[in-house]
Amino acid sequence: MDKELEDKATGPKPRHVPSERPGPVGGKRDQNRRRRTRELCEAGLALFLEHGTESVTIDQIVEQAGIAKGSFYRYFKDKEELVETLFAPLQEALEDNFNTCAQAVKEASELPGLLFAYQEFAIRLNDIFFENRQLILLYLQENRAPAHGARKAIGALAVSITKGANALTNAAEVHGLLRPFDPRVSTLAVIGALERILFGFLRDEDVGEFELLAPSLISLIFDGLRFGDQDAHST
Amino acid sequence: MDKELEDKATGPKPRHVPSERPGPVGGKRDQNRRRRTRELCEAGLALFLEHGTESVTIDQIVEQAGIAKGSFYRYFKDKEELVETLFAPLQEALEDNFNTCAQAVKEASELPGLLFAYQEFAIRLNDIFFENRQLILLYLQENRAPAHGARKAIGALAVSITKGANALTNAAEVHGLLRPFDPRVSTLAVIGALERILFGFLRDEDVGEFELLAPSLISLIFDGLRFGDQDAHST
Amino acid sequence: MDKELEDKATGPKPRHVPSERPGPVGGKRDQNRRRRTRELCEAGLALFLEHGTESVTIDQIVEQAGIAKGSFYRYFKDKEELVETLFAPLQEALEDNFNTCAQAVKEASELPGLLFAYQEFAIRLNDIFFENRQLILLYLQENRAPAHGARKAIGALAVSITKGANALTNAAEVHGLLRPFDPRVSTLAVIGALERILFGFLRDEDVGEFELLAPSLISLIFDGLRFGDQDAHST
Amino acid sequence: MDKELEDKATGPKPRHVPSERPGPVGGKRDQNRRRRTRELCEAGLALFLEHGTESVTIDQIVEQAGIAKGSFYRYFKDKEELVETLFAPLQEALEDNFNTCAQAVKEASELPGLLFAYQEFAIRLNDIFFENRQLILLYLQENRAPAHGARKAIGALAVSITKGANALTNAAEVHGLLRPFDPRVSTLAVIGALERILFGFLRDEDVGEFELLAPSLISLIFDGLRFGDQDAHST
DNA sequence: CATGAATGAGCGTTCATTCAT
DNA sequence: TATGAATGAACGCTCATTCAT
Repeated sequence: MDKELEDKATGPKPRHVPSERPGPVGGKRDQNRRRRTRELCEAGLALFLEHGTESVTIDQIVEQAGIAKGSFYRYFKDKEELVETLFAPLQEALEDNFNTCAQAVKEASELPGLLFAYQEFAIRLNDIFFENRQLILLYLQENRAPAHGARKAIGALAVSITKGANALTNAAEVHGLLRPFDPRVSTLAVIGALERILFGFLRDEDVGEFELLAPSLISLIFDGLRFGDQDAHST
Repeated sequence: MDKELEDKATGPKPRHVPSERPGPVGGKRDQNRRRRTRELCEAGLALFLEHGTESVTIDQIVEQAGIAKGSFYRYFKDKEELVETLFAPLQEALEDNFNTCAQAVKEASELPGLLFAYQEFAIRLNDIFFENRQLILLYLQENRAPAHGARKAIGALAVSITKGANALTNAAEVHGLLRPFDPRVSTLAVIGALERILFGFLRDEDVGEFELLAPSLISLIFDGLRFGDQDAHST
Repeated sequence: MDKELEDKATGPKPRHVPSERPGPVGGKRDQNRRRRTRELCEAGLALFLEHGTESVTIDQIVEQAGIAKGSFYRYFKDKEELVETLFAPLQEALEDNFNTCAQAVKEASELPGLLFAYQEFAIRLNDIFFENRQLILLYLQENRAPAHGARKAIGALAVSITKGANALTNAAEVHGLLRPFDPRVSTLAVIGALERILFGFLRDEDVGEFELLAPSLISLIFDGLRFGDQDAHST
Repeated sequence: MDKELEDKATGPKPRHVPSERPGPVGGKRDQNRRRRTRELCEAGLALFLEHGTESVTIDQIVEQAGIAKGSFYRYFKDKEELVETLFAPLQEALEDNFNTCAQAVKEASELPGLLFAYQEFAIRLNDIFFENRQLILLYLQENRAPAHGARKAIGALAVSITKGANALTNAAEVHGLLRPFDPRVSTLAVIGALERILFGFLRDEDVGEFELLAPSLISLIFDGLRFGDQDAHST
């Protein structure tokens, strides 16, 4: 997990701290600042996963991070901002991926181009997944709960994902790739199935060998959704 | 919702309260007891849905129920027990349905018998769904979060459902109904897709007309999972 | 001080507590409630006098009152409401007195009637002063400080007093009782002198014998300080 | 206000800082030191006036002054010392004026000399008032509150003023200038009236034209409010 | 020496739970 | 038995002060 957060923590800076800092970038102070931020993010993420965002207290976070209570508030206005900071890079990466794919799909005129676009999307999604396992687990744990307080950022991510997936489904529909189902329903079905399987995997439920997960899932989706006879598809 | 809870609340009695009460069953005191329990359950459910189980306080519940705070503890040991009481009848109904179906599947030797068993299962499931919409929404909101504290009963229900579904899938597999996927994966996929669509429906997301939901979903599942050519089935 | 607060504490009830209480008025619960409120008021007043309203913490108040911290909030929303509750009866008494006097002055057509009205006012003021010494001392200590937070009620009282005094001065002027000075200035001068002397008295500064205070002050106001032929005056 | 503080801030130096500083007096370092001290004093005074001394935090002061938090403690041990530094020059000026006047009164044997001494006193007082309006307003806001913590210096000034005024009144009494009132009472009356009017003026209450304030006040003090034949006096 | 990051005691407030009435 | 008052631990957050850079 250490590695998972290393970059993210330096991403969106808390806005209430003066942007002008003493000491050069990369200097001792800058290093300390980054380390503290990362430690708080790590501590927070671990605790959120174990107890749920709502239940975790600032006291627990700072204890886990090994810093003083007051220091938390130098880095984050409150728990909500910490969660925002945690999810911001993931949200951005996912939105990027959705946008890129939607663009490619829009521009593709032939089936091979379309499939290539989806394949690229899947590959990138796979990368994002592996780079953000803990975060995605947290998302899966909480994304349906009321998006109040500290869960605001999670709700935003859920909305973002639903939108992106709908855009993709619509694009696929335009190209006549789908069987005549309501695309809103098939989108939800795919998202639901995918999320549940990822959740099982991340929670160490027994889901078989991981290498088989992706092809199984893709086959399930395609053979369920794809229009026409179903022998031809190849992952 | 009123009706939804009427029976449930009288189901499993809190265990820390002497089961022997003064007054005859159905008498004035018994009636009062049932009414208050139901009011607390209703109030709790509504608040849990809006704010999440963790965030809701006993104060909020008793205020919503129009009951004194101290009285809460006469009926429930704590919030956890209230949630338990809420979910117990649903859990029982689902387990019943799973068991009945599994039994029927095990005893079925021919395809028609199998399909009949599944159909019965689906019909009963549909009933349960409509009789417990609020409760199921709460379940969907929270079932992946850490099952500590007040969420223990929700976690238990999740485990119960996964087990039941796995049993069913396994039974189907034994009968050679499924394409050669890891049944653990296809179970999760089906559960995930189903839950996500129900969630969307209960949350008033735009999922198209309800009448089309069930056939769409079944077709999606079957055409995705069912071995063989896919023209023959029609619900 | 005990007596000073006995009535006041039962005056304006905190508004956030349900007005319907169990138990009869005057019953044990009602007694307890009154006692607690009085204890908190006493403790608050004593501490405010010693340390200033802003500096006193809820912890100090509840410790002095000998009750649990959480109990404070059953009686008062915050420190500000406690101060409001403390000053409400005094404010009302003063406004009553001002209004009564202004009315009498307006209706008086002859000098004797006027003087009688002022005399009545002074007598009642004297009573109010003795019944509220601690409270008045607190008012004198803080009435010029910024009226934020807990001091809001004190600022309101100051405004109320200034208005009342101005009304009286204006009435006197209409009757041609005053030398041709700006009545706004003479009002302030009288208020300032009076307040400072009362403050000195309440703070146990050496201001001579109390019995001489009132006549001295009245003579000072009416005749001025200058030595000269002013034998005609009689209080 | 800028000018008002320019000199004062360089007055009494904080004692915990080595009085020997590197660099020559008036050199670059000395200049910086003086500038920062002045900026902190200005910021503090403005904030104290708006929020009250007790409520203002070091954070607010350094932010307003545009200085780092740590730097505050190089110039002042704490808020109390800042207030001391603010009031020291005013206190000194007032004491000087009182002493000078008392001395002159003591040495005067004739009425004209006495009146001249008082006149000199009044003129100097007027100057001090205009040179220290903000500071005097702060004094008037807080001088009756408990003189703990940051308010110690204000309390000291109040004591100093009372003493000086009493000395003056006593001197006047010795010369037989006053009507036979307790001089302690008349002193308080005069101080109270004066302070209240100045306070009204500085707070922009409606006190009429400023030019009329001083003569009105003097006349009020000397002649009282009573309507009558008191034409003989003229300041 | 200036800076602002770190510290932790302490504040106002909430809340689950107990208990007198 | 129903009530809501009492309790005090715990929470989120602030702030004076110290200290590394």
